[in-house]
Amino acid sequence: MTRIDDVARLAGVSTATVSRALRGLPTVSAATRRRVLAAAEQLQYAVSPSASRLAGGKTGTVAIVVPRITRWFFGTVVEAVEDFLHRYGYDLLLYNLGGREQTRRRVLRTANLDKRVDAIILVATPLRPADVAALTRLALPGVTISSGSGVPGWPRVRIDDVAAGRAATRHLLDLGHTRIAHISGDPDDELAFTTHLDRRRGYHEALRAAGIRPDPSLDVESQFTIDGGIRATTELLTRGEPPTAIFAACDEMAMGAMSALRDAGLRVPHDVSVIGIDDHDLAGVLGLSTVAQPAAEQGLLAARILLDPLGVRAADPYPGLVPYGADTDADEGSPRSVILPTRLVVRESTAPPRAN
Amino acid sequence: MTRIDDVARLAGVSTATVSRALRGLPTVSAATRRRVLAAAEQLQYAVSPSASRLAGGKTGTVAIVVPRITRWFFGTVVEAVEDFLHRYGYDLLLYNLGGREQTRRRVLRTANLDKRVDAIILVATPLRPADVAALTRLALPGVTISSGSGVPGWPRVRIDDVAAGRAATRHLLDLGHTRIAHISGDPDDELAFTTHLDRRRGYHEALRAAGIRPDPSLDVESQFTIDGGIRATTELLTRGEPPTAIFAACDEMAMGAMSALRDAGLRVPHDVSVIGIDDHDLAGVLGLSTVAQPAAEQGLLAARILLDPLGVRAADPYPGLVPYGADTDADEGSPRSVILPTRLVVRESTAPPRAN
DNA sequence: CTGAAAGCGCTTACAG
DNA sequence: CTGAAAGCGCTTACAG
Repeated sequence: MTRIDDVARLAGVSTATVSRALRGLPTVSAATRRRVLAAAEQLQYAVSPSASRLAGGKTGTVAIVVPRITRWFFGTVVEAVEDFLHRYGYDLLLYNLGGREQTRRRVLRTANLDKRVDAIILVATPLRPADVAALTRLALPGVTISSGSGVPGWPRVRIDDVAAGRAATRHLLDLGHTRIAHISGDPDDELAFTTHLDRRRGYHEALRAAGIRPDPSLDVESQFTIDGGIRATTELLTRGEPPTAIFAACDEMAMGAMSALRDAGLRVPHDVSVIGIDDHDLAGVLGLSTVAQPAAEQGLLAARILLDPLGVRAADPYPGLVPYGADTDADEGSPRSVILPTRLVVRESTAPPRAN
Repeated sequence: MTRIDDVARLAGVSTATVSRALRGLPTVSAATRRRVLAAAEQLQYAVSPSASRLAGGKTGTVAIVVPRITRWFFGTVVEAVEDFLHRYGYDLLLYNLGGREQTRRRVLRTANLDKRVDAIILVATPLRPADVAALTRLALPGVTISSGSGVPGWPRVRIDDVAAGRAATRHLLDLGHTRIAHISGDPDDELAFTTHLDRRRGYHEALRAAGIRPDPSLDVESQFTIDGGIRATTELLTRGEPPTAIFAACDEMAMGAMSALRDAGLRVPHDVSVIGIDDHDLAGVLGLSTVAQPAAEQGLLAARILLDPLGVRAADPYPGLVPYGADTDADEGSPRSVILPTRLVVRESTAPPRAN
């Protein structure tokens, strides 16, 4: 294994100079830099991250924690973050909670992240007070994406879930529906986090604004997954007269609902309209109406916000990559928290209720 | 920041003993171990990975390289690998190529991985000779999943893509179809790798075995994505009389095909049958017939195979997690290469051709 | 602009 | 079973 002193010897300089030249520090003459780079190239030299980190006090690594990488939203966020961070030379450590409380605790609470990363991105991760305390104790920069309770001092990137729930419900109301069901996360579902509470609130608000009292029998709790949508819808259909429309808290649940409705012999949207939230990759294929949220943009924005306290040089070498017009969420008291806009996308799964 | 000598002082032992006790080495008395653990607990001590790695010569980190984490197969593989490796205390460094040749080269060829990880998992990553040479030079253990060209000495985990293509095509033939189209990856599509070549070969073999000469006008190249499926199918429909069935090289393409057919006013399976390969999460919802491949199992198996050369203690503390009965691919000359079985799953998207 | 030297926080022979 | 000491391969003041 070639080390820094091999390069130093070949280039005829000290290891300190090699270190400086290789990292592009300005205090190296052009001629010296050239010689060092040539020597490093010739020897196929790669700096040892461990040694560099120990000496330099930085890990060059960011941790990202997601509930389930296989869900559309989280996969899309991770992809965007990975792309951005690698451009700036950061490594991405992936933690996939997989709905296991034990894993969540191990990742957040133990000394796991300590000394291992320079910063943390938490995506829709439930945080108990003890977790927040542990994260605060780490004293690292961090960002949360679509997380309910934040970490003091950490910016937050998210959408307005209440508004999204309202928009979805209002779309159904505008079509003339009055028996509108809602399927969403249950309290035990770690993946749902608090997102489902906000979306449900939007549902209730929209109904009440239309003079409709929410009917508990039309409100079913389940998991934020395809299967969760299937189960919730099946349950809904056993409760008596079916609703004329279903608002699912995420597209995956909406897809499950479409599947369950079809299996029950009901047509979408002829018998029942369905709308979700997300704008999943496959929403178009399924003709699913939805309230679109910008997933990749949330990841990109979070990554960019994170790089700032890490003292990353270039301000934004990829202008245009990050969406403009993001509102600063001043209420939070956090630096540069951001709420990104959502957008109603009407496809074939919603229509006026059948006249009967 | 508390360091190892803080713990040593509090426990009244040397740092060497703290190091041994914390890592569970057997050469520490029970009483001493207890005192060390208590001291570490009390001080909230976390070992510095950088220092530990530099001194110990191991990074405790595995790199996984995937074309696109957002595609079903890759997301599922990463989730399984992450779970398995974290159980054994390894960190997972994620590299998402995103179809960028430049990124692929940066990750594989430069000194990127050198000294940074203990082992590498390559998922469906195209390897040019220079890449193979670079990987070989690293002299690290590795595994490839569903990759065409392997790395000498690295085990391979995959399915038999030719057989999968054959099975899908034969299913359509068995239903009575003779005008069977195929949509698959094109040579420029990094994501498709060589997988599409094998699946196409299976298609050709099955046709020929049935006495049908492959019709080039029914064979369309596109991307391994939903959009790719849409484009390929649209192209197919412009070429004259539509086929009575389409075999798509992956479920995402098949879903795109279903969407394009619907947009063209054709019904599935009444007018055109569609089958894919994968058994995507949403295949059930869409009623898509497919040749199922075990994605999580390929990830798990690859992770387990990888841990062996890393000298991980426990053989398999999670028996049953990894599928048995995997055939050893002796031809390869690689240690413990494995081919996992696929399975035809018939749903509603395939039916006999319409009588006309 | 460059170098000598200390130091980052561990682990590992080696000795006992 | 335990400790003293060297060493892992860099980076960073400090001095010039």
